[in-house]
Amino acid sequence: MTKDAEGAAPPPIQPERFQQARAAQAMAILEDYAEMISDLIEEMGEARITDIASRMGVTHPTATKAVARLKREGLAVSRPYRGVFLTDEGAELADRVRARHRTVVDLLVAVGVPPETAEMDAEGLEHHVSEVTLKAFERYLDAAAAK
Amino acid sequence: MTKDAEGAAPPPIQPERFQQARAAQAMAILEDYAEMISDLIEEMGEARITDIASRMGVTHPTATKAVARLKREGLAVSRPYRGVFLTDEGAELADRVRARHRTVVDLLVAVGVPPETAEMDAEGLEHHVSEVTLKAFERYLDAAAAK
DNA sequence: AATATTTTATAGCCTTGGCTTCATTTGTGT
DNA sequence: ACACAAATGAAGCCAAGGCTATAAAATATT
Repeated sequence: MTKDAEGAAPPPIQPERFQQARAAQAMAILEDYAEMISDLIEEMGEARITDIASRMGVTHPTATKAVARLKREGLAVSRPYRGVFLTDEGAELADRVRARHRTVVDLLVAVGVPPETAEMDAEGLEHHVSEVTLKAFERYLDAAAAK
Repeated sequence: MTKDAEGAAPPPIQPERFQQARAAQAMAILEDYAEMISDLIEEMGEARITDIASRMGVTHPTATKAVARLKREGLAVSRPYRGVFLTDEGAELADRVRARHRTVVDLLVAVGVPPETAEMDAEGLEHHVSEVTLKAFERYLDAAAAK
């Protein structure tokens, strides 16, 4: 029964959206750690596992594992019992991520989100902001600034 | 050397941001599946595992596992070889998620993101939009509409 | 009614990103 | 120089969220 109600094959609503979101998520941790390492080197001259872990809110073994993945992906280098450093590629990623983060926070604030909340939300948000969207944000901020 | 450059303990930049982002991520899948099940029931009268899987862009065993988790969390119910249904709590979650999704897409479009891109990005974005930010988005959209 | 197809379930594997626990190395302070 | 504290590393556990392959049940077709 209800042959008519169902019949139609599920309207192929694009699963690409979800696959894309999952891909973005896979990059997120790399991005966060790269940026964090970059910050630490800037602020304190080196990035130690302990500091990375404490700032990321994880235990050191977890930070060590993440760094191992960064190394595997060619984004960082380190020698046992020494600090962690970024490769050129890693540094570039960190810069891009930092810039994007700022833009996202600025946009949130521009549309009326309290700065503290903007900082919090941006942390998760930013990884899903595509190039196209980022450019749109920049244009919006420029226009708002010019006004 | 460079005792002065380092010395200071890592300025306790709040790790809560990351912990919060991780928590949001843990909810994301539940939210996506709940909404998808709700959509399917609305459109076709029932939510079958095969359709859920195809729309989410995963294999059926993966969808089955996700549904198992939904059931475990009290958001859905189902009997073997029968469709999946949402509990009251699950339906409520789905409604909230759907509304938030729309608001996020609308806001993105309002600041100049192309609609298609807005749809894509919203899929990952939405899970990290806090209540406070959502309210800000709504206010912004209201103001823009009134103008 | 018997058979074929489709759908669902189950088992088992992999990777990721958390964790704890224990061993080792480094670096500090006396 | 030695002893102790702190940092790093290594091993192993867990849950989540993917997957493939196989089995069983439900549905459709002849």
